[in-house]
Amino acid sequence: MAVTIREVAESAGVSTATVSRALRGLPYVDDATRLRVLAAAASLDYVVSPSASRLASGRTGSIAVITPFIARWFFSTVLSGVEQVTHDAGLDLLLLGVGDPDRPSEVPTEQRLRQRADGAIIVALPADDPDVQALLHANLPVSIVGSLVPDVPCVAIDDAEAARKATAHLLNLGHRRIAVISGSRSGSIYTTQEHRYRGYCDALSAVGIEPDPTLVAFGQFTREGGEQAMVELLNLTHMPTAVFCMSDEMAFGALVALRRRGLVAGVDLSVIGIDGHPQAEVIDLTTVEQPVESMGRFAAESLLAVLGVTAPPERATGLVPTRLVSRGSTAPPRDGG
Amino acid sequence: MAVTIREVAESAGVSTATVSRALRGLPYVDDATRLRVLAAAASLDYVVSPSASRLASGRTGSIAVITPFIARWFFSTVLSGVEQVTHDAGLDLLLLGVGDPDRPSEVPTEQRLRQRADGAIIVALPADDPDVQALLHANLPVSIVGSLVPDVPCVAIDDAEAARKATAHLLNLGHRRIAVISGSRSGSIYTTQEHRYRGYCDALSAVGIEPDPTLVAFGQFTREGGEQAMVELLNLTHMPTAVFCMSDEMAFGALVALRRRGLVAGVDLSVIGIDGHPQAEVIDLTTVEQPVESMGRFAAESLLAVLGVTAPPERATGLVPTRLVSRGSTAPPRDGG
DNA sequence: ATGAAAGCGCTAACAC
DNA sequence: GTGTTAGCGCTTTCAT
Repeated sequence: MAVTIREVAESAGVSTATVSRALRGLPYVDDATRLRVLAAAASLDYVVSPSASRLASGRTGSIAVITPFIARWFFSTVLSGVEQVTHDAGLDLLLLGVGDPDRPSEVPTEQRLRQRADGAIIVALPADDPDVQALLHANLPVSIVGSLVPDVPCVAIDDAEAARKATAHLLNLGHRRIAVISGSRSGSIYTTQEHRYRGYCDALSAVGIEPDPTLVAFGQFTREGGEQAMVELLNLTHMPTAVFCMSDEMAFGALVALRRRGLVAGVDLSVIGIDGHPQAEVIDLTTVEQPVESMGRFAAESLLAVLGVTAPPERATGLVPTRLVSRGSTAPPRDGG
Repeated sequence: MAVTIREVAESAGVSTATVSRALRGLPYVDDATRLRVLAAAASLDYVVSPSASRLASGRTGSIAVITPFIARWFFSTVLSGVEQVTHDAGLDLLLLGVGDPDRPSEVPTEQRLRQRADGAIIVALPADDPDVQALLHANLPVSIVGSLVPDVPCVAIDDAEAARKATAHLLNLGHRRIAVISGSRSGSIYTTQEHRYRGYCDALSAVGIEPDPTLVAFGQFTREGGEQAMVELLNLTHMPTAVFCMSDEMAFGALVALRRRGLVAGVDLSVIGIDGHPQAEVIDLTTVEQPVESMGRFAAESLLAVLGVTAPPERATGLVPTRLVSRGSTAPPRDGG
């Protein structure tokens, strides 16, 4: 089988305890001894058995990422950021999918999670879901991406502000009839869409416009959903001149709907998104960018700090800035609004 | 701390051995006993300690995914497919990034890998890299996505055929001067680009066209790279009328370059990709689709079959079909070529 | 069908 | 500084 610590100990002429100390860089080991141990371990291709180490120490040396989606851009980009940090810290990364996201009760229990990870990063899971709540209140270090929860390390954008920024951009261009494509109609478990809706309303109110409920459509945060939502908006008797989409992916769908209708974004109708998806540049979509990958890194660093593995990240707060990137999909309304 | 098997045993009035058997569904346990054990475990919220179980049994109950990129569409989509399968099988999924992909020697060693997973899925790692070779020859079940390696479970498309299909599509439209945007100039460690280049040449040869080396550009399989490569092609004295891009992401870049130049894809110049990236539909890009998510699922199923966890997947072979999807970015040449 | 007991390979007191 | 020793919580023979 595999080389064990005993063989290294024998080869180096010391006890297993000393090998353990030497290999982990603990103090109270003579430099000469440490060198001998290191050499022996290297020459034997020794690798500690994580199972044994975990069992004995109680620490797993791994952290879990819990997320409802893996393939979507936002999530995989966060994941990538997290992975960079855990990789550098020498920790294992466990990926825990959560089955169907709208029935997120495949969220692992505290017990199950604690058995396999020292901490967890929760990506865009509804903070008010009972199972998620259970995890948050559990005595397990957790870091959250995508929403702000009191007393828990978090990283997120100011959703209301981002939405305000997007809406204000359209208002500044002269639009007055501005629709919004939100997530799901049924007061979703996710708070993101509520905050963004508030920002949208705030921006309108600030210039004396009453939000019009007929101008709200729902796109489930998917491309297909965005497309369908846009179709509904285009079928309105009194069409909007601009559409604020709560995500770039939905905006992409909206652009498809537009094209199918023979309309041109930025000419016939303005479209803006939120995310900073790489494809936004390709398709010339105006959007409010959020620094997704570094949000993943930040979440991981915060978690490692709580675990005492590394120093806390430089940036103190988890509220990260967004940036409006104006492109061809937004322009003044065709005929004065 | 956590509830242990002993407490379950006491609560159920049996030995720990019986609890272990009952919980794992092993034979030779009285039905009544099993029920009692199950009830006791449930009421105590008992969860087996994977570390202990792994240490004692030698099996880790997890599988690793080794990949150079996490955030890119192809990789995260494969990962998503893999996760569905491991999740359903109750296995843990370990995500192992490989640092810088062109210096892929952060590939884990056999020892390290074997200590933490029962098997691995290697996604688009160069099969001829020495470290990858070491893994393949190691006595550890492995499944490969993205290339075909003899005697190893694999899933991939026929790269040459996909490229032939793409190129033939352009030829059929009447194009004769067809450029190609490949990956990297320096005979890359990845074989994908070589196979696709061969397919491209084959298709040309089949209609009596000699491949022209000046019509080959390199885009590193990234959007930015594709954009730059297209710029080079546009600067040619004798411009191509169509461009075959070895990936959709590079094609996206090519489309951006075109737009910046004031040219319209499908009118001034035709562009085709390979992948079936969701954004291809959004941007109206003709492409050769590959079933990426199900490739991930297939790879995972094959691996689990080798591990004896589940039955082998239905589809016998790992060579999956591709499909040409014709969209607006390809059309007959402007003026008869 | 069930139990007793010996590890799996490591870590962490504690002793020296 | 280093060694001894007792577990960590399971699984797995081997008895019974």
